Amino acid sequence: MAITIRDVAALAGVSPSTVSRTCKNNPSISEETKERVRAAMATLGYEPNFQASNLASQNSRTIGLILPVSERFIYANSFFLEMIQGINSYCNVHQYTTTLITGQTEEEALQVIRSMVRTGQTDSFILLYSKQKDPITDYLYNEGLLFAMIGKAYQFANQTIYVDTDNILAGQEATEYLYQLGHRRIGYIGYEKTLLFSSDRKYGYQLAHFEHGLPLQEDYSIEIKDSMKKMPPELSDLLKRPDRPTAFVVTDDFLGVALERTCRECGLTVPEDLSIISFNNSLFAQMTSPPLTSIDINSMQLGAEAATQIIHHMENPNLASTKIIVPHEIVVRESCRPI
Amino acid sequence: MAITIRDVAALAGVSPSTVSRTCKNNPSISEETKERVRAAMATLGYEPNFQASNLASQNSRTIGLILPVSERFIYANSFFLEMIQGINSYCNVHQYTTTLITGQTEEEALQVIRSMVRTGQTDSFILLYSKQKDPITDYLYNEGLLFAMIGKAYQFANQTIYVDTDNILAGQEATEYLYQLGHRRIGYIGYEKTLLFSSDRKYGYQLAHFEHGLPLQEDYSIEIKDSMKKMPPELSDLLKRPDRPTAFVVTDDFLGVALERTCRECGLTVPEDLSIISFNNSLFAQMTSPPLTSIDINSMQLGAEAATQIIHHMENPNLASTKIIVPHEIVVRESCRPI
DNA sequence: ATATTTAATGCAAACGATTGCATGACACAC
DNA sequence: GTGTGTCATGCAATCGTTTGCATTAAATAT
Repeated sequence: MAITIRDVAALAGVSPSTVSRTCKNNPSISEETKERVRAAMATLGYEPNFQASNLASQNSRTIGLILPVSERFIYANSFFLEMIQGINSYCNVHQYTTTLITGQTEEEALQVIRSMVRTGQTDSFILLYSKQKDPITDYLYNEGLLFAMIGKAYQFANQTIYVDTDNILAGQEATEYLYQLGHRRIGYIGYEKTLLFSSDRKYGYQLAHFEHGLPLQEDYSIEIKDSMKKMPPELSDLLKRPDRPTAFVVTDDFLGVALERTCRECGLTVPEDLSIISFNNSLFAQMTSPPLTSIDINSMQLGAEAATQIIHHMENPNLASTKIIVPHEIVVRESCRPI
Repeated sequence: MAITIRDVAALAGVSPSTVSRTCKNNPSISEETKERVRAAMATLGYEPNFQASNLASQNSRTIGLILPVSERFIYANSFFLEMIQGINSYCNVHQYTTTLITGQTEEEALQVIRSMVRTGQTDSFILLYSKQKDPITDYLYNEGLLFAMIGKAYQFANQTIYVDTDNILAGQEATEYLYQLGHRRIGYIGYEKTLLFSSDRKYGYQLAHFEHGLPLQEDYSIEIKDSMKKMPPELSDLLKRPDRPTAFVVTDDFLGVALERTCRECGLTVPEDLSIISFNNSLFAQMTSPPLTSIDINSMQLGAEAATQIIHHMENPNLASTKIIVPHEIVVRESCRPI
């Protein structure tokens, strides 16, 4: 059996409560006894039992990380693992753990979450995505659970802790970058508008147009639905028109790669015939040919900030809900060219 | 405060121990009282407290999932998330949870693991990779901890639970596929040999050569080191030779995509000038152009089997260590062509 | 009718921490 | 010397289960 608080207490010649208080660095223990206790802990290699400690103090020190259900978003993007890295690196230091919540369906995920809450396994969550009309998000709201969202809150923004990229700005900057290269016919490819990161990027794209007095052609925008297995025919049609866009802002690298491929099928070369700028700066962006100019959203930092916030809120209840914006930066590669 | 076992006991008119035994379906409780207790549990919506239950029964019902530290393997391959999905889907049903262990360095990861073991947070692990000379693996062995490995055990194979693809066979079949298409000069691209999945696939590639009496040209094999950011110059040199391979077996899609790109840079087209077959059947394989013929290794099932084994062993100690082989299958796309 | 077995349940002590309250020692003031 | 206050520590209850053992009631054997 492992070393318990009693063993330490016995060795240090104090009571278990003193040991416990020493761990918590309680000021009512004198510095000298603390030293004695710490020495005892060190020689025995004591670490407090996680379960017992949590039971007694009625918390869980465990954060549930909720992954989106949709296949595309989980698997397409390495940034989930990057965010998790960021989250874990902060949690590791602060003695919190994370537990991953996934499911094949929203129902399954929701059931797991419910059970975790009921059994006291987890009392806070990080939602690794943001999506409108999401039953999981609704559940977290309705139960008044503590959670942080990575992405933009679409309701109760004031009561929600969230960590996000300034996607509107990012979309605007991406478009501006193309504009500065001389492009005037710029298209946009994104996901359905319930995915706020995508609709925000599109909004930024539109803002850039307004700013420069460029006309917005509705048929330059392509929306990819979750169910689509490949690029829709409208895209090929668009690429074959004489007044086709000379550049595209694309909402993630995954779609960027897909666009490159569609170009090839339509006989267009990137970047000679078409410039592409995308988001996330994942390995996709580096590996494809030509490699994509992409906006890096600092996924690890997004994760780390979310963890920071959630832990901060756990340890200081009644704190106001914070909103954090993590900076992004453009990583120039070979998919864009002056017109 | 949540509903406790006492509340249920009170409502059902029995003692807490009876409720506990009912949950465990202990045969010494009569069927009728069980029914009564179950009814009480249902009306109150009772679920046993995770921490208390674990504390009393001295286990953790938590499996630590250890990700490799190397960036390339984590981020390059969607199959980690797929394996995790598979693991979780089994755990969800069996009331186990998983906790993700990552670190920027092996030291960090190891420290987290150590602490989890000491604090009783976790008592079993799934190693999501297999690698020679890995300090984490060594630690698990030396401490005699219960763990399952996804990938091939490189030592103490008899005492290790592992779940793997038959990579030798897969490598052989991939090579055979190219052979049947008429290719005779076949190259191989893989990782350093400490990564057993890669060296096994290479071994299979060699076996296929022996089988057909084909000569093995050592310089047809390229080894990609973890530190390499891009394909090495030897590869371009090889591709420019008149006696260059007409086909390649490539150890994962990530390298497959990289090879496609190198080809393009060398003025070769796939599959006209060069056929490629790779492994993992990740999104990379589908998205690149041309899409890659790839061997699907059923990542989700690998994960699910690992979870099954580990839980089985937790609930039945002293079970012999099992070795599970998950089948693979070739997914034909457009990167191979008869010579 | 009594003794003995069997089945079903409850009691109470763990599990290993945390924490409100009591206690004791000591210092200082009067 | 007594009273009051402060500081440091310990006692013991608690968190919500699990589980060995005792207990009771019923069933069977003699």
